[in-house]
Amino acid sequence: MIALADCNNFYVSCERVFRPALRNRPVIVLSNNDGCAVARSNEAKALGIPMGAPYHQIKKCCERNGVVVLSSNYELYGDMSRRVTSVLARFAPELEIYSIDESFLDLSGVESPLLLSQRIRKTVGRWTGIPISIGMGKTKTLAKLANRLAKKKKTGCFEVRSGQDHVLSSIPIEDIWGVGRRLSTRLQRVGLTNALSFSKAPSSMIRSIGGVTLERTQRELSGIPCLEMEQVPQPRKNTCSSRSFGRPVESLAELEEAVANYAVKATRKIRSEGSLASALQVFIKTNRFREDQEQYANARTIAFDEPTDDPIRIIKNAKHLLGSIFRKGYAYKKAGVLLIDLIPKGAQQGLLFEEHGDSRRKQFVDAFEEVASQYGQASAFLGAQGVKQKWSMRREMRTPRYTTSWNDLVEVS
DNA sequence: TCTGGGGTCCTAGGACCC
DNA sequence: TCTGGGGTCCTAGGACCC
Repeated sequence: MIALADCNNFYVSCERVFRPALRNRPVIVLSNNDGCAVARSNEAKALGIPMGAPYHQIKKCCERNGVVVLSSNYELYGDMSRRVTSVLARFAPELEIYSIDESFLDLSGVESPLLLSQRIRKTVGRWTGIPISIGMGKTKTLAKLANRLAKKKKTGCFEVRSGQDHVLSSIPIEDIWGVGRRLSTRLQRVGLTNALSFSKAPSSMIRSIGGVTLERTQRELSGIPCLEMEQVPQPRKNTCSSRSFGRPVESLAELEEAVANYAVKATRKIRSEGSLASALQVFIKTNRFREDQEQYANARTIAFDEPTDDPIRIIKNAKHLLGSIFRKGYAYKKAGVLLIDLIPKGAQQGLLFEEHGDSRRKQFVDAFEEVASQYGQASAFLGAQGVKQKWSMRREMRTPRYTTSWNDLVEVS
């Protein structure tokens, strides 16, 4: 038996823990750059605000209905996520953290999963303040499906058992985990409109529409496990740091600054995981929504002769790549840096003829990174990262970092 | 004016090899 | 008229996820 524990309206729920006045009110949390609504309270959903709605399109509606609008505060959400997970792990040591707000729990051998899940839910709520729902089934895909139904139950828990055809037939095809917009259209065209008809369809047909991936989803719906629990997180293969700009950027100098910052950020990510990057990609693009402007997007990749985590080297190469794809006369909206084919430090192959990088440079870089990690990003940065950063993103309605910043601690008087 | 960011896996097709 | 067969590797693009 597999259970999926999913936090309800996670980002909104995190904000509500520290501002109880937000309870029972419509609240939304915006994506980076205050771009789209990425989390909505039930009250906001009831107003018809769709997931991912661009804020500028729903602003009026929010004002009319007194919706509380917040910028995203990922430090807070990340920390709350760790708290929730640590409570879950007490009940089910075999746990896979699937995303910031979801974990799969292995409940095989548990006598009464439904009772246990209700206890888990109560404890998480009491200890962290975050409401969760728990769905259970024989496979991950069924647990996921059960979770949708759990959200509608008062108890917040639901188990789907084999042979419950009426349950499957109540799930629209597009709500199945692994069936997105494209596939659901194609499946509907051949008359498969809900989870039941999908699961009963000939597998050859499913395979021709969506390949082996979709066939696996189909088997999972019939209770045949195809997706294993991954308790040990697999090391990342790539990492990306990118942002849309707060305003259009035209000059190469400003793009260079931004790219240098993304390069440093991406490098810190892989250093913290003990990885080295084999290759580097830089991309830039104009605003695809502006039909009145000429569009340009490009990306270029370079392979390192030796895998590296040296920010100076990565910045230098990133700037070079940027220079080779930059075209004058465009208003750029977004840029990013990818570190590709990450390998664990120590597993890399040395160069045949060259000496390893010089040790003074390595000492400098290590010291630099140490200072930045101890005293904050602002305490040590490279000239290339710029000082003013006029291109940086908007985040005008961010709440305090209650649990991760001493300055933002809640005061009780 | 304003439209997120960070991932994964699979497949088809081309380059290249013997 | 007539131009092999069987592999691997890499990349770009498409699909999905939260």
